[in-house]
Amino acid sequence: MAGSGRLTREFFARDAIVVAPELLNLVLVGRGAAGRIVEAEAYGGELDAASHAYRGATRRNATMFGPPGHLYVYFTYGMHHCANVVCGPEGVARAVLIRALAPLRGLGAMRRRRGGHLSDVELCSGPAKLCQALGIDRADDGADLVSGGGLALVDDATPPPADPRCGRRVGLSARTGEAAVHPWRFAVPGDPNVSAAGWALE
DNA sequence: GGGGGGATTCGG
DNA sequence: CGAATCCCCCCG
Repeated sequence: MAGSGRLTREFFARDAIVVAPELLNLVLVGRGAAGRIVEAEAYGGELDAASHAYRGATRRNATMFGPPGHLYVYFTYGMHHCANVVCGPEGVARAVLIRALAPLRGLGAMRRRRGGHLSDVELCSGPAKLCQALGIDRADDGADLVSGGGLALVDDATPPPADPRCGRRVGLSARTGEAAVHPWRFAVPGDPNVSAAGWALE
């Protein structure tokens, strides 16, 4: 294994489809809490009808076109935030959506931000849930995960699974056409924070 | 300047 | 299964 600590900018500068399975088991730290990434999806920019960057740069997706290793946060359905790790070289819009975390530390803070009396698995088992649990919103769009202060992505020497679960991405509308069939969703096999549904490859 | 849709979640 | 409920994008 390659030691522990912060990751390099070069780690994120590769294509999202390469980085996505390697994000599994890395730890997202911040806001008095931490969670291990157990589910992630790659998005392929202008080549991918399901990507926010499919039709080029806009104010909303600008962070995806910036340098790798930053966080692209977007607001959706009028009430939810989702967080992506920007990949690829600067100017190339690639990203990996973080879909689930295994809570590691600060479960009290997570539970307070999520509200209600939730089980551990209910805290971060979804892309909008984990943002709420860590207090991530649009103000965090562009945050630097490599050298920033508030949020960081670190390697705690837990390697990614040798046999990650792979399947279709979640929640894509029929309009995205064949982009929906790509097996660009990855997860840690057997982790209870990963939803069981939607893994069909055909 | 207006309307439709969205990488979701939760409750009925 | 529909509501919640905002931002962005496209079209006129």
